[in-house]
Amino acid sequence: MPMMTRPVTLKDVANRAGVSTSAVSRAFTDGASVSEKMRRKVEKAASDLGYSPNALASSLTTGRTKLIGLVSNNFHNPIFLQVFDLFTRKLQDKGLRPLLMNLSDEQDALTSVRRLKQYSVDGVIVASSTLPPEFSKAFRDAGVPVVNSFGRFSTTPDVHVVGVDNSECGRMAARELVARGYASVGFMGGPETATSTQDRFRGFSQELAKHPDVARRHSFASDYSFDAGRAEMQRLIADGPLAEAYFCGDDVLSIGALSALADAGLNVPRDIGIIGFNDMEMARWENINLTTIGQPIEQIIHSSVELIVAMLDDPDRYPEVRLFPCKMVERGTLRPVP
Amino acid sequence: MPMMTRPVTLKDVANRAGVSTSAVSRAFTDGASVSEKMRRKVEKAASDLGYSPNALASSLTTGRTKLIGLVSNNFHNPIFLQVFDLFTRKLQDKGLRPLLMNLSDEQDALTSVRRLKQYSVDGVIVASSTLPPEFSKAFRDAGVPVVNSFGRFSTTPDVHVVGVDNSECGRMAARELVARGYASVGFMGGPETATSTQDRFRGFSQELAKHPDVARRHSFASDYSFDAGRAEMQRLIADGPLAEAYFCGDDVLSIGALSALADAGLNVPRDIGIIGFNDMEMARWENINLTTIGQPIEQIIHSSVELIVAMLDDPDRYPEVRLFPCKMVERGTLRPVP
DNA sequence: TTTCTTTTTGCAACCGGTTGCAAAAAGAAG
DNA sequence: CTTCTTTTTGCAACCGGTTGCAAAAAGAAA
Repeated sequence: MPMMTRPVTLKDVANRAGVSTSAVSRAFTDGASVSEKMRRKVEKAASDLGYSPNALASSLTTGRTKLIGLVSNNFHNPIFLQVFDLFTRKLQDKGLRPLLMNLSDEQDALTSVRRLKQYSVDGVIVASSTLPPEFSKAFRDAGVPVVNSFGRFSTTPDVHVVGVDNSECGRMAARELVARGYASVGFMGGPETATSTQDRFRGFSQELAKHPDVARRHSFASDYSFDAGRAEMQRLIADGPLAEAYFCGDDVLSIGALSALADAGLNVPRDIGIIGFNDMEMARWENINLTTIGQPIEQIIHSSVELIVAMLDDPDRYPEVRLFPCKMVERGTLRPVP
Repeated sequence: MPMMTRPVTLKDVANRAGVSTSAVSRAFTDGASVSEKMRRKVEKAASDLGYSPNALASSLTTGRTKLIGLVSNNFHNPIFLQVFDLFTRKLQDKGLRPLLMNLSDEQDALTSVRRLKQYSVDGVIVASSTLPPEFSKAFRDAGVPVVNSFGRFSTTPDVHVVGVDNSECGRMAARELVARGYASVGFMGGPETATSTQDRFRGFSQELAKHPDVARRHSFASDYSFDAGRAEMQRLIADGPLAEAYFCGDDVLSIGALSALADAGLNVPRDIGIIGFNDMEMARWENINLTTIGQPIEQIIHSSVELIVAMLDDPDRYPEVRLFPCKMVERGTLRPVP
């Protein structure tokens, strides 16, 4: 029966096959110098014993753990479930294993770095649009390959960044609203401290600067959540004349705003327009049907994994920024182009 | 600057402090026999050099990696984002690190077991309500402590199970509908193959057996998704007379059903009642306001982590089932109790 | 100060693998 | 059958730590 039995080691296999431990080791390393006969003999013994090599022990000499730190603080945004799904699958496909690290209530970068270093991860993927760049930099300074996914675009990147150009997304939203002839538009961002919010706001404003006839205003919700979106829109409704259309920080925020508008008896898109961000699954639910801007999540993740794999071979690879274009997803919460 | 510099080892610290490696090792192990003077000396040298012990190397001799496999195939259900959040936090609090494993497209249990064994995880948490029990059993048979969270309740468990009694949840739903005087009720489950669906259906039917005057019917959606819920409800609407109220497989399914009902011009709760399952965040959004049955997720996870920690000390601990009661969350999609 | 205890320290072997190097085996050429 | 070349194998050291054991140091008792 299953009795706690000591795991089978390399040595056990060597004994049973009557060969040296090096032979066994080589039989399990592809590209090593082993005769076909030897390999068969070893494989036989190994499968008889149910041996599988200890990845951690071998990491000691090879210096490779195949462990990748997957670091995030986004455990509330529904798209991150998909993000984790894709990361884990793609890493698994490459023979890598994600060591998950939740930074939600982490204060300083250094303790996180220390924790991950203890496990000698081969690389780190920082998947977050809100973590300050210091975190990524701290990992890099510790000599660990880093890719910052969904991170902030910079012209002088310290680490690899894969994501979207948030300010271009802001411009895209502004262009769309202008094209539809809204005479006044609003930016209802997520928390003002999030870099993604800042960037989108910048782009949004830049684009509007080209259209001085369009009135503009902006405000920030306390959080990327339904409640925050709803509360913020309720405040806007109470405080005075609304803009004709709003670009909201993300889809959940938009949905909160939509619910406040519905309560106030305002019809979308007849009375007011809303455009969201992220194109999360809910956005296409028939009773929501939100016009929004989507990020190419799958490409971003695919590219991030590719990049981290490349860095394993060349840790000093020059930092690179990979940006993917967002795309408008037109549904039913903006009025038609005139 | 950050030049790939060889990581600092125990030996480096020993040299700098002018002591043996054992002394250094002991200084970092609490409970070990070291004088206060020695500890200070070592700590000084260590912090000068920026040393932190290599957890993987020490695992070789101690037999403890502090790695916990977190295995799941639920990467689409929004509540699992919260599940991952809580698991990672609570494991981190205990000094354990989750090694994430995505079983979404995994065929057989044995390859998964092998993969995790390669990393010598100290234990495995299988977090899934849909994975067949063979997976958990396979881990146990491999001699790895296992806790199956959100798993199926059994009177003769092979492994530790922490979750809810799904058949009791089914009974709870049925009782609630009967109490509200619905003359005909329906069960609109998730995929028929999911054990959680089967159990809830069984409980639902059991309870209704006590009320022969109440008409019943049942059907299964293809998936736990908005689209599947919407499609299934559309089919029910088209096919003939509806029941007066439905217990849906989960909240997302319920929301899909609600959208189909709205499209058909049916008012909830006036014309028809809906009760969901899971009490996910969306359920309390004002524009949804779904009456539902909630699982005590936090308790389940807390208890699971507690249990896996206990098993680290006593791997042969006798398998145990820990069930937590679900609770009704009354909102606006059922008519009031007469 | 000497003797006996108790605490602290270092030595050396070990955990489960990998790998450079040299010896052994196999194959090719003469 | 030699001799030379190439491939395959084993030895032994090493990766970064831990730990049983005995020797050394410190403290207590006399």
